[in-house]
Amino acid sequence: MNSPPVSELTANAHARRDQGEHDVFVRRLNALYPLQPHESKALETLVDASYAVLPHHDILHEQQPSKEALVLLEGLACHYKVLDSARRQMTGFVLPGDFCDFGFLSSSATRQGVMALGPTLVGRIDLRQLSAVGDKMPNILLAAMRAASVDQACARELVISLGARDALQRLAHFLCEMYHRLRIVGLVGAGAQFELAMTQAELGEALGLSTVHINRTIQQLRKQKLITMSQGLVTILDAAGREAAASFDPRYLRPN
Amino acid sequence: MNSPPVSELTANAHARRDQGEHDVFVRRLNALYPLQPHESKALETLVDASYAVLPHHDILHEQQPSKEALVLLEGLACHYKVLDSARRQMTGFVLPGDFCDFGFLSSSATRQGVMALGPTLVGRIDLRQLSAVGDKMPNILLAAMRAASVDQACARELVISLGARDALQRLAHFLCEMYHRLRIVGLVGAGAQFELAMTQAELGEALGLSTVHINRTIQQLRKQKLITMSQGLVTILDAAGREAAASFDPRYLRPN
DNA sequence: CATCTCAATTAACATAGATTAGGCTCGCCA
DNA sequence: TGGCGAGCCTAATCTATGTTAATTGAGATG
Repeated sequence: MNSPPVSELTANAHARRDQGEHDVFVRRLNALYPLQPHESKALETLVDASYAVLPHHDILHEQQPSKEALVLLEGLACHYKVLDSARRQMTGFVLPGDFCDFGFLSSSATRQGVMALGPTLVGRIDLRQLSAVGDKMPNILLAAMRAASVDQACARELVISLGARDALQRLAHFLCEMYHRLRIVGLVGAGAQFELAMTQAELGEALGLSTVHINRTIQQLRKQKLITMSQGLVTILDAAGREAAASFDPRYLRPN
Repeated sequence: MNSPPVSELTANAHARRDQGEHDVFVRRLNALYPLQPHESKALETLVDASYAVLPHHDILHEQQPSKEALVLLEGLACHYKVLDSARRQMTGFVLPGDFCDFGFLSSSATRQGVMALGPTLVGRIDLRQLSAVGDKMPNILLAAMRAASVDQACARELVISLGARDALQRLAHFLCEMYHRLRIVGLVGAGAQFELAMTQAELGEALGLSTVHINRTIQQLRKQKLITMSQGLVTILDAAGREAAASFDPRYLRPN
């Protein structure tokens, strides 16, 4: 995660897949704040280039000031901080359609690194263009601020998990959040199945638990017939049951 | 914390103490983004009323949409969420000069409650006035966004504490943060002493530890001659040592 | 002055989760 | 083809922290 992002730059990748990856960004902001067709249109042209970042490589480095806004178009990424030695803690997740970091809103530096977990595709937005468009269409800025607000709510919810929930509740809550967030951008398949490009060790770094205990906890969820989970594919078997186990209330994902 | 804020409304409290409480808000935003004298002036007139909130009463209720921006002028408050039964987790702290909540930036509802810990004084800012002033002086909005960014950084830092630090590090880190944040607004006295209106039980709710263990941990810090702590007065005896114990890096409190 | 309550403190005991260590499976590559 | 590393799984032990409960002191209140 220290090496520079290995990237295949693809300027103006629109042509290749128009209804594809860029769309997820528009869908996401639309869910946060309903946009007019012309606003959606303007949004799409904002992403002026995209590039791939390989698993375990940084999308943004610690303390790096943002010269541009980055959007995740595909894959999964996380905010993280390295502590003394080999200890690492993840502090948030970036899903397709999300901004990688909100430093651009206040022209302040990124405080933490953002790392790709699986293979990802990142979109680039020029800040000058963004503010130009934002001046004409304030709803777009409003949607971005709401995205930041949801991000903040997720961070606080993670605090609650780590501070007050036991391992089973933490994991269940985490899966609930992923499920709901992915559903918003249409990435949950039939049978309530979704991809989660994380190893058990990485789940441990996210939830403040050891790998061994993550494993035990997954077994427990399996035994209770709440989920299926293997090679990065998660299936929700009993949504109601799982949300109850985590006392999950999805409202924090929906501003206003 | 369920009852309405018991308040003594004091419209236009300026006269009584001009260089006093309102100043802390101006000082705070100035530290986040250097403001011109006329901008600072404008800021002061924004706070159009202030009222006291008693300890353990809500300043903002859960899920309440913000019709105004609230600023803490005196005292200490926290974001919190009540879980099943008697479990409660604090997710952030509001110090003098801080906005109580950033929902107003994205016109989205407050997701969590904000509660006074000690006796507090809260200032009110009309949103219409704020956006009017913000249009003329974008630096003020920028400073507010930076405040939001620091707030976010604090939340992530709390995630790190709860996920990856043991009791001693958590407490030391927390005290480091309080010390630095209070110093920014000039609330650390001679001899590195400051007020902290929290019981040990409340510290536990903040740091995800039991009251008993908080007590044990305080003893430990005392034994190591790092702090003094009694009846809400904390003294830092060995800042370097304490920051080392917590591996505290104050950069996250300083955007850009 | 007696009493009450709340916060701090301490001790004894209980447990969730960490740590260490090992084995198993599978895909990759030499 | 065979070895190697990554990820998953399991068992045994250890420890940080939780729980319960009881003691003390200080401030408020009658």
